[in-house]
Order: sequence, then structure tokens, then C-alpha cells
Amino acid sequence: MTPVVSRFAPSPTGLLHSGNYRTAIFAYLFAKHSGGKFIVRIEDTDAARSKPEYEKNIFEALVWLDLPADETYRQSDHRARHRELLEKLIVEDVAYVSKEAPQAPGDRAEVIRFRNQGGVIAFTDVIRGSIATDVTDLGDFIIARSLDEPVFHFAVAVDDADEGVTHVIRGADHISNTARQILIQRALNLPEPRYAHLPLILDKAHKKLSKRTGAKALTEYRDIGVLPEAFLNYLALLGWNPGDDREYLSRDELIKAFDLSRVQKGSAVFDEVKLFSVNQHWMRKLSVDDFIAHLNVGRTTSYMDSEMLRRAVPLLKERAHTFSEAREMLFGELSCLFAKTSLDHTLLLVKELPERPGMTKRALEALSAALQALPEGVSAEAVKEALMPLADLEEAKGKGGRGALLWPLRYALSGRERSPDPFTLVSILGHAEAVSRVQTAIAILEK
RNA sequence: GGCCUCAUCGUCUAACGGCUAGGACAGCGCCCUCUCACGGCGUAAAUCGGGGUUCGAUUCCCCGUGAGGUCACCA
Repeated sequence: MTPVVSRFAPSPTGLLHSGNYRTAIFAYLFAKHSGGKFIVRIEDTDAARSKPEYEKNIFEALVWLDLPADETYRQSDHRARHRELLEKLIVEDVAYVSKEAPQAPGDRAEVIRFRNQGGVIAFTDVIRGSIATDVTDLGDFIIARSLDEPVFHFAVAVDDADEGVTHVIRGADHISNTARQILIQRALNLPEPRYAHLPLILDKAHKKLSKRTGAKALTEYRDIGVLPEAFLNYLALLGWNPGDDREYLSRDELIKAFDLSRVQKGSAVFDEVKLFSVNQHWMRKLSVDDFIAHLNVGRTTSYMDSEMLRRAVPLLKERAHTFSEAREMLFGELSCLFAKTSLDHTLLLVKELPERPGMTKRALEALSAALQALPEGVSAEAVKEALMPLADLEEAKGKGGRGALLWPLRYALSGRERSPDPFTLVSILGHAEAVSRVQTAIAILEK
């Protein structure tokens, strides 16, 4: 059995989106599952639209996703070979130079066309089964603008054969191109690869994902702090499933389980919310050090005590779905961990009962005493055990409930109406800092 | 419009022709709770329609319908 060789063949004419990289992921997983080769070929035959920065972006993305190519090609490097075969076809009169009336700016007065004999071309798609196309209506299609400028169909047929590609895994939007490419292969006597056309990924409007309609470039997801393992996981399960109930698979598990026979035929809608949910799963699996590295807040560490940051990681894992969201929290609702915020006198008294004036202050004093009695480095659970009995105390009972005490405490510690619970805050801040903040609150009440 | 392809909850999907059509994400509700989040429990939600084949169709066949793709001197 010949080893599998798959390829990812993007054209560097723009930033690639999730749909493009999903085909790369499937091609990679398929090759690696069988221990075969994964090739990346940059299809830059359109010299006018191909840009080096787009090519750079593609490789950046593949590095980020960790989809290393066993071999890398640039289609334009094969110009001599393409020319040789083009000349051969012309000599054999399978192709011919045709005079044209240019229709659009940039059109040539002379192109190379394939002498199409017509008839039905059929192939067996690994995913969809038999697909037949009547190529008669294709006419004598163009295979090159000139001897040195082959067009996509021609270059693909030649390169796939020259590079030993056994499986062409690409989007279903290429189905109708396949017959044309087979025609060229046959004329050139090239081996015919197996084809697997993947279901398309659709946007919310159920249209093919495209940058024109707002699909994000993959690197945008990287930049807002999506983990590559999450992206890989989510995209692999869009149009494929491992055959069991697993929803979260590591890259090794994906390679092990991947199988073209379980690829869906129907297209799938890209759901960012689910991607973020998968991302949260993988964020939670990160070690504290790795998590902080991904946070990438190095420049602000003078503001953020690094020990405090470490202690905040569990809170961030609990809340954030992306690292940019985590950063927002750090500077927003969790900023109270790193700096005291000014307290609003009326907010502090929000749970004060009119019939029991001074209750808030007395509660905070009792809490302050209880906090000082706590040993250093206690868990949130231990803090809760120590403070909860106070919250249930006589004076707080009735209408105010535990909130009569817990609210001023949490507000004194965080300066915010929304924040983690007070026990967690104490355990993170340390009781010295916690006591100092409570004292500050008491001082405000005394004024 | 021609040609090609596809069709299970809102979304991603599972179900040798045979359980009450299962799971996940998102909803919703309850619990936990001073808030936010987490968590726990629960709930709603689907086989596009019509014909066949069969003892029995989500599953196989046909016809509709719908959706998408493609019809470049772009890939």
C-alpha cells in the first residue's frame, strides 16, 4: 500500500479564514493518522494577486496551529516543468494556442486552450461516492495564459502528480473543478489521486465562509487569545466526529481517531460561541505558568504583583473564554486585586437597616477581628468557615440576612458591586491586606 | 437559469433497517449564593414533504421542496 500523501494548497491572495484552515487540518490529520506525508503548496500562479505578506501569514498560521509540513512548495517554482508539459500538449495537439478577443483588462490576445473531446467524466469521491460530470459544456477551457503562465487547473494536475499526492482533500467548492483536472491528468498520462471533498463551512447567513462577508482571518482568533489546541479541536469536529461521545480531543487524540469515513456530507455552520466554549476548556487545562504566559501582560507587571497574578489565575479560568477576555477582567472587574479602589460611602451602607443604625460598622469591626485571627495563606473555604457564623449572627438576622454583613465586606474588599465572593477575595489578597481594606471602610463610616 | 452536491433539535452532531431519536454548545428554570462567575440538577427543542420497498424506515429507492456550491485569461 502506498503511503498517504495529502496536501494543503492555499493561494496567497488574501488572509485565510477558518474554512481554509479546516481543510488544512483535515488533510494534516488524515496524513498523520496513517503515518504519511503532509505537503503545503503555495498556489501563486496568479502573479498579480499573490502577495508575499499573505504567504507569510499562511505559514505563521500553520506554525501557530502546529501543522508542520513535511514538504513545502511554491507553484511558481515549477514554471519550467509546466512549460515543458504545456509544449508537449501543444505538440500533440491536445492543446492549442488560441486567438482571443480580450473581454476584460489584462486579458491576453492569445491563450492556450485544452481540446475538449466532451463526454462524461466520473470519479469516486472518498466522502460522497460517485460523482459524474458531463464535460461537453465546458468547451475548450483555458489551461494557460501563456507558456509561462499556467492556470490553476493545469498547475494543480501537474504538481499533485509530481509531488506524489495520493489524496486531494479540499473544499466541496472544488467538486466542479475536478473533472477538468482529471481531463488534464489523462492527457498527460498522470496518475489520478483520490479525491475527498469536504463539506463547506457556512457563516450565520448560511453562505460559504468568506472574508468579503466578514469571516475572521485565523490570525485574528490567535490575536484575541484563542488557543491553537482549541481551534484544532473545534474545527476538527466541524464536519467530523470521532465515533464516540468525546467533545474535547487533543491533537494526538485527533490524529489517532481521524477517519475520512466519518466526515459529514452536509455543510456546517461556524459557531464562534462554541469555539470560545471549547477554548475555555483548553484554557482551564493550562498550568498557572502557561496561563500567565498566554496572558501576555508582561509590560504591566509593575502594576500587577506577579504573586497576586498567579493567585488570580483560577478566577480567570473560571470566567474567561479567551485571553483577551481574561485581560479585560484583569483590568476591569478583577483590578481590585492589584489596587485599592475608592469606596462609595452610600454603597457601603446599602444593606444597612434603618432600625439598626451602625450595624454595618459593627459588623465590619467584628469581621476585622476575625480576619486578624486567621492564619496566613488560608483557603477560601477556610475563610468561609471562619466568617460565615458571623454572617448568621443575631444582629444581621432578619431582613438584611447574611447580605447585611457579606455585602459590606465584599464591597470593602473589592470596591465593586460585582466581584468574586468575599472569602475568595480574602484568600487571594491575604489577610493583612484584607484587614487593611476593612479598616479603611470602617474609617469611611466614622466620618 | 444550466450543471453538481447536500438535507436529524437554534447550532455542531449520534443512532448494523428495530429501545422513549442520544450527546455537546447556546436557551430557559431551580438549587448554591450578598453580587458576578463557577458548579449541581432539571427542562424545552429535530428526523423537510409525498410516494414506494419492508413485519418495521432517521436509515434503502423515486418524485417534489428547500439550501449550498459552481458556471473566470481567481484559486
